Amino acid sequence: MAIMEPALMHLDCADCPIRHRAVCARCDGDELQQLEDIKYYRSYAAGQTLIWSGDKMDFVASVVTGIATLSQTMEDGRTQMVGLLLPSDFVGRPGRDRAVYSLVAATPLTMCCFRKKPFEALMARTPHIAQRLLEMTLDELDSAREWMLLLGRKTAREKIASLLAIFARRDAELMTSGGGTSVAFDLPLTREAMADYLGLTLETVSRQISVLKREGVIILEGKRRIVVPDMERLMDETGDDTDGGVY
Amino acid sequence: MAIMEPALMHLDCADCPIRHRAVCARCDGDELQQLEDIKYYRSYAAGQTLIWSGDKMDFVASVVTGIATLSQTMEDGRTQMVGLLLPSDFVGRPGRDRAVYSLVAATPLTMCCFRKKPFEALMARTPHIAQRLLEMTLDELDSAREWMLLLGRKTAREKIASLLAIFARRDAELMTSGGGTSVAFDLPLTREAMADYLGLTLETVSRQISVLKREGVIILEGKRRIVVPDMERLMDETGDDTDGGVY
DNA sequence: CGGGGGGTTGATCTCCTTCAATCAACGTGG
DNA sequence: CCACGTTGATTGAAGGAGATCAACCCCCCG
Repeated sequence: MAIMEPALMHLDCADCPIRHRAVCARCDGDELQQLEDIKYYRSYAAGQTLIWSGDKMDFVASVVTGIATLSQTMEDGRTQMVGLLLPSDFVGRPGRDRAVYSLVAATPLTMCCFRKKPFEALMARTPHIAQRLLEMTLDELDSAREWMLLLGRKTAREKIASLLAIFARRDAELMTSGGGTSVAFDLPLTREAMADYLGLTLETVSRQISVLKREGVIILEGKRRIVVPDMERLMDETGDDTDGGVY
Repeated sequence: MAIMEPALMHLDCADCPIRHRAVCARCDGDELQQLEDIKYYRSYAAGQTLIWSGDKMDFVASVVTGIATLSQTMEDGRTQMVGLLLPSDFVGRPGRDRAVYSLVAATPLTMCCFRKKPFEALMARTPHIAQRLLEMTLDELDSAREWMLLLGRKTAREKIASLLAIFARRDAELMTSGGGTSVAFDLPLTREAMADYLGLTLETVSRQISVLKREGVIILEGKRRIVVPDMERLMDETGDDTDGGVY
């Protein structure tokens, strides 16, 4: 794979697509300026490993565009993805200097990075940042716990449906179809990455996708494009409470 | 089961066993006094459900003594434990008014509670509390992710060994035995609760404990007391990196 | 044209679940 | 004091969901 030289670019925080959802969401003009002063962007090609577990890590960052994965590997090679990082998600842990997980770009990726020391200093005197980070971390914890239910108790079929539902909700392009609302999107992960996320083998992932296709729950256009003709039907397959959430 | 009337008691923060590890760890004398003013203790019997998923929750709390479990249940009854709360762990989420998980006392339990509104107000003007809560939440997130690896990729045998290792480390009474250091403790969970934590059935839990016993990795004294003659041997069975951590 | 990465599908195996019987410890009421 | 029910745990037998091993396809690219 050709290593892509991290691109240098600049973007005003005011024009940033994740301005209102990232760690900086609550910052006022002055605070934003201080972040602006210490930030820098980096871009990576799909498939690139940015950080290996155990690496020294001297920055923290926000995902601006693209998707990254966070995973853990056992000595014998078994790996489990422990986080899927979407735009506005935060990477790294203030107060820790080595990575515990490996970080891989699942798609072309751009991150807004801050060297750790200045960021920590800024955080210490800027409650808005710490507050927002706490909020985001609590949300992450909830997602991790939701994933624990999936990993521990859901069937392969339910796991696949749940993952597709996540992508469908976030990445959705709404289409008008006869009757219900349908949704289409591109899978940002390979079968293997999906398997690592779902605690399955890639063969099982492939098979279950085929089953859902055969039964008409989804339509495949090529290997990566998914059409969900009836979102409610897909939700039924996830095993989750149907009522609770709004969608 | 006899419902235990929550006991009323009082304890000076200065004498509190979790004083230096809970949310209040970083508070100075004045801040501590403000917490002292709004806190109250409650105690519960083993087995009692304190909160049902979906319940209104108008307090947050710290576990003082005992163990509580946090779990999620699907409509058809499959349940997954998503957190094991030990002394000093924090319960509840500031800024949310309904519980997302059910909270059950696994052993006799005492909690130090704060009504949510006053606590939130105090947190807003006391960075020491917010900072500590962020730190604790980040730790929780790491544990959740470690558990994702266990749920997604470990074998039943490794799962049991991992759980026993957790108890052995926290609850350990060191014993001198011929040669290596051995450890003994009481299991605070039923086989069913262990199964819910590990994503297994209770039968599998029982069988794997029997296997580990048969092979001499552990010794059972009654149903609940576990002796680990050789801690390193148990660690080998967890599937985790042997080097990394100190123990 | 050859090679490699990503994906699908088939055959077989195995680990864990499911269903069921049994047991020990304990409390309770006749 | 003992029969009875209950709760937590162990163990066995049978079945199945998903893993493993392997062949093959498609497509892109050098």
